[in-house]
Amino acid sequence: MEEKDNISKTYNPAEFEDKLYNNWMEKGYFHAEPDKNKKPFTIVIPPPNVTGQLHMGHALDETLQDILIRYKRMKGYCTLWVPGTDHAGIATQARVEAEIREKEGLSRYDLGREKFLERVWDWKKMYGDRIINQLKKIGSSCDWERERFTMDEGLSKAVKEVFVNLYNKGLIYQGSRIINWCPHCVTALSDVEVEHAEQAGHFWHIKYPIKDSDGFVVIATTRPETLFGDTAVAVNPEDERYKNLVGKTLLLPLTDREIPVIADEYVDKEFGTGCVKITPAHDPNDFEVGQRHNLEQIKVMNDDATMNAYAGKYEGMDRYECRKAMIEDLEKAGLLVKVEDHSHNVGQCQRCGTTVEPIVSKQWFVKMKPLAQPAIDAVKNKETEFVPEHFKKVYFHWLENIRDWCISRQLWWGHRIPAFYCDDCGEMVVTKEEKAVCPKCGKEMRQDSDTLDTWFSSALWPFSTLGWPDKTEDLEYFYPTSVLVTGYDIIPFWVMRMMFSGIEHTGEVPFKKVFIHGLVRDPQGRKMSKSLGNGVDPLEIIDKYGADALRFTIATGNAPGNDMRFYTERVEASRNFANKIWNASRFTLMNLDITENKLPDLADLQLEDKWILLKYNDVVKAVTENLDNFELGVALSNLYDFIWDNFCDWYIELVKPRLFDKENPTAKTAQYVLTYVLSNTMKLLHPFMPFITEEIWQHLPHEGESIMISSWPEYDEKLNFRQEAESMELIMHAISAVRNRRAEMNVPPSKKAKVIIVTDETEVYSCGISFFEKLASASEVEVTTSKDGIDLSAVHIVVPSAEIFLPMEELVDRDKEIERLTAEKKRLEGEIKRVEGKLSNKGFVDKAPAQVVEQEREKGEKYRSMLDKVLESLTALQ
RNA sequence: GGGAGUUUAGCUCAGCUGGGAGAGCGUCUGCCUUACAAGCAGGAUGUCACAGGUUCGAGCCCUGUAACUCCCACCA
Repeated sequence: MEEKDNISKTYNPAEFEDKLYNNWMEKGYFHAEPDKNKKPFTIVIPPPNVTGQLHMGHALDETLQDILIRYKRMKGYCTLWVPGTDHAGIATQARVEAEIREKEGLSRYDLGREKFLERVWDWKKMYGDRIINQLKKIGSSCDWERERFTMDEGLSKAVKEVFVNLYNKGLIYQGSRIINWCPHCVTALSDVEVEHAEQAGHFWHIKYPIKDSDGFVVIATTRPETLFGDTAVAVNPEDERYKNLVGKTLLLPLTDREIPVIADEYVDKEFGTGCVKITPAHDPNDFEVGQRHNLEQIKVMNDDATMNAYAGKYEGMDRYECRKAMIEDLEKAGLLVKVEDHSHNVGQCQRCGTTVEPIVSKQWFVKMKPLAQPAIDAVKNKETEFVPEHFKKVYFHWLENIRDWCISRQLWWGHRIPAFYCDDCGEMVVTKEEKAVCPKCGKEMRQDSDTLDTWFSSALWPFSTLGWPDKTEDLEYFYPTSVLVTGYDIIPFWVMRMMFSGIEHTGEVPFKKVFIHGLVRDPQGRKMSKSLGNGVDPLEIIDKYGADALRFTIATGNAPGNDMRFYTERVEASRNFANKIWNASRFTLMNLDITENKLPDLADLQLEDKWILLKYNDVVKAVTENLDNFELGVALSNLYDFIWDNFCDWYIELVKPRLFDKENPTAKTAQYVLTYVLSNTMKLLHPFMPFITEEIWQHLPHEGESIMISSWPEYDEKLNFRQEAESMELIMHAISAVRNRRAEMNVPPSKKAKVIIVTDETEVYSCGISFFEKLASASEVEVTTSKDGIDLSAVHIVVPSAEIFLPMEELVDRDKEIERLTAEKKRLEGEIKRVEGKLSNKGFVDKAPAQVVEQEREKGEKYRSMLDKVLESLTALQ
C-alpha cells in the first residue's frame, strides 16, 4: 500500500512483514521498564533449546503469548515478555559430540572437559541466534534487550544460590539409589525423562540348585543377565510351598556364589513361580528388599551397559549379547526350564530411545515431599489458576505421587554441581564459591564432576531472568509473572517445578495463570516428528502465506487445551481472510478524501451506518471479553465474522451507492464511518494479525506512531443503535429473500425486475429502496401499505415484516410457485404447532423466564401472520 | 491397575453460565456485478456415540455403557 492509488490488488505479506518488524524493534516498542503509573503484565517465554529450530509447537506457543502481550499492551499495561533460550544439557552435548565425532573422529574424552566445553560454547554462539531470529519471523513482541540464556552469568548465580539453600535446608542430599541410567547418553536421568513402552520380551524360568541337596527352586525373570548381581531369592512368607526353603542356601548358576532364600511380603505368590531373584543393584524393588534384608548390592554392568567382572566369562559383552550367551549356557547345563513370551513395560531414554538400565548409583536428589505440598496448596487456594481448569488435575496427580528428583547428570554441558571434595580426608563442602579449600586439612578441593539436570535451571526461569537472587527493581515490579503459556506435555517437567521453586525461593507463586495448550499434529493426527518426517516448517509457511496467516490458523479452529491438526488448506483459508481485509481496505482507501479519523456527527448517520456501528460496538465487547477469558479462538472468530459478513458483505455494499454519488451529502459520512470502523477493527485484530493490521492502519488516517502502541477500542454506549439496527435487518432480510427467489428461478443478476413491497413499515422500507436496487437487482421499487391493484399471482415472498411481489410473469411457473408456497405453508404450520405446544404447556408458561415465554408468543404471532399471507397467495394462484 | 481427554455435517473442528444446531474446507447452482475469482449470490447435508435420569425444556447438567487418544504405574 505504498500509494493510495497504487495498491497491489492482492495481499502480499512478504512486502511488509520484515520491514514493519524492524521498525517496531528500532522504535523500542517491545522494551519495557517498570512504570509505577501502569499495571505490569509479564510473561516469560518457555525457552526453546539453543540447538532447536522453530517448529509448529513453538509457533503455537509464541503466537498465543504474543496475542496476550499485544492485547495487554494496547490495554495500557506495562507489558514485558522475557525471551531466551535453554542450554538443553543432553540434547546439545549429544549434538556437538556427534559433530566432532563425524568431522574429526574424536570423542569428548579425547578433547577433555575444558576443550569440549569450549566447542559447545562455540556451537552455542553460532546457532543460538538461529532460533531467536525465527521467533522474530512470527512477530513475537519480546523485549529482546532482556534476552537470557539458562547458562549466562546471572542465571548461573541463581542456580548456585538455590542449590546451596536447598542443601543447607536438607532438601538436597546425596545418596545411593536406584536411578535410571542411559548407557548411550552415559548419564543418570530423572523419572520424567524416561518414557515407558510396551515391549515383547520373554519370561525365562531358571533353576537355582539348593545347596547340599538334589532340589532346586525355579525363578522366572525377564532380565536373566542381572543374575550375576543376585544376592538372594525371595518368597512370600505366607507361601506354604516354599516355607521350608526360607533360610536355605542356593547355588547361583554360572557362578560359584551362594545366595540365601529369604522371605519378603513384596513377593506375589500368584505371579510367576512365586520365587523372585533379588538383584538390589539393578531393580528398584529389589533394592528395597535388599535394604530390608541387608543384602549386598552387586553392580554387574559398566556405564555403557557392557558386563563387568562379576559376569565372569561374559565380561565385556553387551547386556543383550550376554543374555543370549548365558541362556544358551543355562540350557546346556539343564538349568533352563522353559521360556514364555511376555510383554512388559520397558523404560526408554526420552532423548535417544535407548533402553534405560535401572542401576544403583550415587547421585544428588531433591527431597520432594516438603516442596510439593505448598505447590499443591497454592493451586488449591487459586493463587495460581489453570486455564482450562481441568489441567490442575494432572498437576495434582503429579505432585501427590511425586518421588525425589534425581538432579545430577554425568554430563559436561550444564551447571556444575557446587559441591567440593577433599581427596585426602573425604570432607565435602557445598558452596557458591568458585573454589573451595578443605576446612579440615586445608587442601584445595576437587569440584564434583557432575552437572545439574537442565530442568533445575529452567525451574528458576520466571525469577532468575528478572535478576533474582538480587532484589532488583524488575523483580519487584514484574514478579510474580501474569501468565505462563505452555503445552500440557510439559506440566511435570516444568510447570510443577517452577511452582515449587518459585514458592520456596521467592515466597510467591511464579505466575498467576497457567494457560495450557495442546499439541500440533499432522493431518492424520500423528505427532509431528523428525523421524516420521511429517513436520511442517513454520518458516516455509510464513514465506508462502505470511506470518499473519499462520498465526490466524494456529489461533483459531480449536478450543484451549485441545490438540489441533495442521492443514495447509486452513492456512490458505487464513491467507484468503487476510486478502479479504486487504481488499476491503483498498476499497476504503480508494474512496477516501478525508484526512481525519473520527466519528461523524451522529445526526448525519444513515440507517446502515448505525447498523454497522452497533455491530462494531458489539464486536468490541465480545472480543474484549473473550480475550479476558483466554478464549482466543472465539475472539478471533468474532472478528472474522464481523469483518467478512458484516463489514465486507453488507456494509461496503450498502454504502456504495452513497460513495459513488458525488452529489450525495452523506457520502462523507460514509467515509468517516468506513474509516472509523475499519481502523478500530484493525486494532481489535492487531494482537492476532500484527503485520497486516499495522500496514493498513498506517495508510488510514490515524493518530500516533503505530497501531501496536495505540489504545484498545472500548465499548461505546452511544453507538448502541439497537432499534435502527433492527430496522436495517428487516431490510437485509427482505433483500436476501428476494435474492433467494431470483436464484431459485435462475434469474441472472443482469435481468432487473420491479419490486413491490407491501408493508406497515413503509418508512423503514423507503429507506431501503436504493439497497434493493443495488443488492437485489431491482429496476424499480414501490413501497406501499395496500395490495390494491397488485397481481397476486406474481412471484410472492412473505417475510416477517412485509410481503414482496416480483411481477415477472414470463418467469412464473404456476405449478412450481404453488408447490413452493405449499411447502412454505407446511413449514409455517409446523412452527406454529411447535410454538403452540410450548405455550399450552403449563409447566413452560409457569416456570420458564417471562422473557423466554414472551419471545415464544411473538414468534407465534409472526408465523401466524406469515401463514395468512401465504394462504392468501395460494388462493389467488389456484 | 489408576487418571485424564475425545465422540456434533463428507473432512477438520467451534458451540460461553441449559431456551429454536454453527464455521472453515469440500460439494451443487448461477455469476469475471468498477475492493477482492485468494471473490460474489444462492442451495444441499446432522436420531449432537449409546442407554437411562434431572428439568417446563438437554449437544450442554447427573449416572452408566461403548469406542478412540493420551498420561501415570516396580508385578519379577
